[in-house]
Amino acid sequence: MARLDPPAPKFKVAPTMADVARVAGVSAMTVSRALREDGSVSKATRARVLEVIDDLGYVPDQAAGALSSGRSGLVGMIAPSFTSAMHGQVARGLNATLTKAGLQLFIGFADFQEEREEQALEALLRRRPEAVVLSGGRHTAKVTRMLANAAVPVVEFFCSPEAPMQHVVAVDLRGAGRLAAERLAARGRRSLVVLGESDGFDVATQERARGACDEAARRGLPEPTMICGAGAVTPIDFGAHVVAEMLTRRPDVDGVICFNDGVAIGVIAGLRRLGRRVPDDVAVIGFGDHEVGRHLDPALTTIGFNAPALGVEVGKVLLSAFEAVRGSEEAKPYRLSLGVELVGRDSA
Amino acid sequence: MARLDPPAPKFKVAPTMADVARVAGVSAMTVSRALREDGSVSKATRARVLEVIDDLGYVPDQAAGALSSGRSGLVGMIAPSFTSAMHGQVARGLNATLTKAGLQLFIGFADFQEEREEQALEALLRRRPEAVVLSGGRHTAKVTRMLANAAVPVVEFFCSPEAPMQHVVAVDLRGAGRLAAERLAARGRRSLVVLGESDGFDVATQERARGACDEAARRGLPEPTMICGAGAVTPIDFGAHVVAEMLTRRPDVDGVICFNDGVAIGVIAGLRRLGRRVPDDVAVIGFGDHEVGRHLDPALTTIGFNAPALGVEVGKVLLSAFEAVRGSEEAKPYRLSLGVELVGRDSA
DNA sequence: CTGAAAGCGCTAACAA
DNA sequence: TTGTTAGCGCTTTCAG
Repeated sequence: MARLDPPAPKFKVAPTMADVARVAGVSAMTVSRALREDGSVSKATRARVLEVIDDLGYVPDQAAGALSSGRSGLVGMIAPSFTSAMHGQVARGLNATLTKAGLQLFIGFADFQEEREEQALEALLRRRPEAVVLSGGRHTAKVTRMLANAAVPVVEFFCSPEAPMQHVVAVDLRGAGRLAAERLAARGRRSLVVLGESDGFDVATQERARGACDEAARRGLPEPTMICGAGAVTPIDFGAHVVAEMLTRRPDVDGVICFNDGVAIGVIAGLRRLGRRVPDDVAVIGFGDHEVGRHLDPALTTIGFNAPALGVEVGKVLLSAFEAVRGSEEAKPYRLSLGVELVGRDSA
Repeated sequence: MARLDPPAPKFKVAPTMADVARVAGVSAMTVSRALREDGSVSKATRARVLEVIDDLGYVPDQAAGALSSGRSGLVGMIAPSFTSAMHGQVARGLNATLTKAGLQLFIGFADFQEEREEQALEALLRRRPEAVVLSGGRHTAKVTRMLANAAVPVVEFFCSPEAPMQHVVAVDLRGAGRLAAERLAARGRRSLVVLGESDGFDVATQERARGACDEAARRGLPEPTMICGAGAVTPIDFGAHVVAEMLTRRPDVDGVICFNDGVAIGVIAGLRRLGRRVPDDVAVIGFGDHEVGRHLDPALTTIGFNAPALGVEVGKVLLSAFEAVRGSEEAKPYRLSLGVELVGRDSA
């Protein structure tokens, strides 16, 4: 006689697709199909299934679905911090695009440290994202290797990568440096400083410094000084504290090109404390066109670019990369550099 | 004769645990154990397995692990936006705590809309988070129901919930309102306005308004006016644009208590444009103690609280809730209200 | 349009 | 200390 061990009545366990199927009097497969709104299920059946789903409060388990289908529905993004306004904007644009395609953005945070970037990436990769998005610039060999092994579309954004992995949606940071120097020169400034923030990830600063140097050279100005600080807590904090060093290394400084608007805010505050007037004694230019800049006194001159649009663009690149894979075409590396514009206000 | 269909040589497919096992000459289970550093595997075996893992570039598939173990390793958080400084801070503190426990934070964004909050939550729940963290305050019935069905620990933070679901780590917003009103009263202000931002989620403003009203009443001041605006793009933007309405509804206003520092920045800029001096004509108080406030001119008076500590606290609540579940104790609802402090600067 | 069988990659539970 | 078996909840594939 067959043993009949009725399964222990599990308490408060989420209903599964099989539960829905049983109650609706169909097979699990039909439930699965009903959820996908293909039209491969009769209207009546589908309606009944959806009703049961609602009754039971059934929520599909996407981990199981992912395991079975090989599609996690996830796109991984590595961001340097939780509080970067720019990355927030980019993520917003990207998320909007992905959501339409039924994909979710899964963000890992690198805390501006290479080691943490590796950890965050590995954690991400364990979730089998269908694509990975991260800042361009410099990456460790391990990061590059992990990404290559993952065999998914990769988009590097913002900084131009030294060695692009696949797709790139950059911002014309060299142009930004040029524009900034141009503005300062036009205002009669001759002794320029370019302020970076960290030194590890700081391809962004180097690009801008190069642009600024080009422009300075073109105009016969002395070579701008680049100052990078590692390990500052926040951009504002860095800006506030780097002022002293800046005045030591370049006592005659009359124009500062900052890593971002946060640094610029800190610098302006620091200069004010030391009795220097902005822009009369020292002109300051930010980067990122954060909305707060418009409301400061003096209002911040900055270099802007469309961060949400960058995110949307990254999303589009991914979607077309998926298309390419599906059609098994060669996915051509996509290269784009987004333009920047000077937002001229009072600080420079 | 048995058919021998050798499996098609899959190209560029991520190695599985079975692959690692085969190469290392052990069973999959041993690989699984080696990965957990329990010590339930001999040193030699473990070393060999780890070496193979490294060689092959093996990354475990956590979706499969989750399916099997019933533990997703995920904690879901609903944030209102990608760019809220406060939520970023909280997430940072929370993430730090969770990471130590081997859990990952998975953030969904609600865009300050109830409908989007429901969608974000459902998307989160499909990933079977082991706990959910979200702002307190008002939630739709659907959100409450989904969370109840999910049968996982839930922590509401920041706002005090109207009807707490489980655990609460709130901030003393009523006290914040009181402190702000007190400061303004001490500076001789009598005609106060409390500025909210949205009206849907705006339990936060109401709490602060109540605190401000209490304090005003206690001092015999006229009742403060509460103004909420829905659908503003950003806090700064809201602040800048609400000034006109504020001056219409309360022409004699001489003290403003703002929803957050962003609103305060906008208000100050808006007032300045209209020729009102801050703080001489109108004093302005923010909330959140964003670091930029210290560097503004006038420096911003604000109400601060320790946002990262809030996140850490939420993390601790979760970890002890997990403990309780494991020991199958009754997890007692945890209730905490974090204190706030006045950061007195020049704007009020 | 619907269903049955098989299996995704991993881990719990038990056995050796 | 290690291996075997079974199965997590879903989707693919094939059959009807």
